Amino acid sequence: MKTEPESFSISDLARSPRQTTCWDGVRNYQARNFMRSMRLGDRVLFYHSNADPPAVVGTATVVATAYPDPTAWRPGGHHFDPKASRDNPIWDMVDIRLERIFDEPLGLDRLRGVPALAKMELLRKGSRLSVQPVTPDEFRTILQMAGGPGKSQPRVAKSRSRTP
DNA sequence: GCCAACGTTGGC
DNA sequence: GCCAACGTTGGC
Repeated sequence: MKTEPESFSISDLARSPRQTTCWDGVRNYQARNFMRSMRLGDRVLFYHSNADPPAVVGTATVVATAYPDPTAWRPGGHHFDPKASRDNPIWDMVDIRLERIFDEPLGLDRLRGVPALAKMELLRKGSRLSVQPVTPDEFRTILQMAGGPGKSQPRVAKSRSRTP
């Protein structure tokens, strides 16, 4: 999911109540449909566009599936769409909660050098979709590049605690 | 249904 | 600020 940090950054998400936000303002049918396909617990790459540098800066998880975006029928609002109404919302949003802020943002230039990400939608020339799919392999690759928590889970069986 | 004009996105 | 790559609009 893309956002311009000047309008809403991952720091803003970190400061939000319960580190959760609704993803309002999406006004593109393809992006909307991708949000509609999201399920609870789906993980999200959080991307800063129009930033210096443009970068994947962390991850989030879906905590509410798609529901109507009320900013669409709020006259005068920045995201107003005259075709939308309560009865015909047209536009949806999901809620996401912050999972992690990467120690180092993963800039586009770095991502472009990674063979495993060669087909990633984000890196396609002219890719403008603000909500776009990421394959499990791509997601894992990004997490590995980000290092830190989750980088290498110890491959050891969990020991069952015997006392509550 | 075509397509030109226009608006937006977003890297550079 | 430039401009490529879109998506949308509306006349025909």
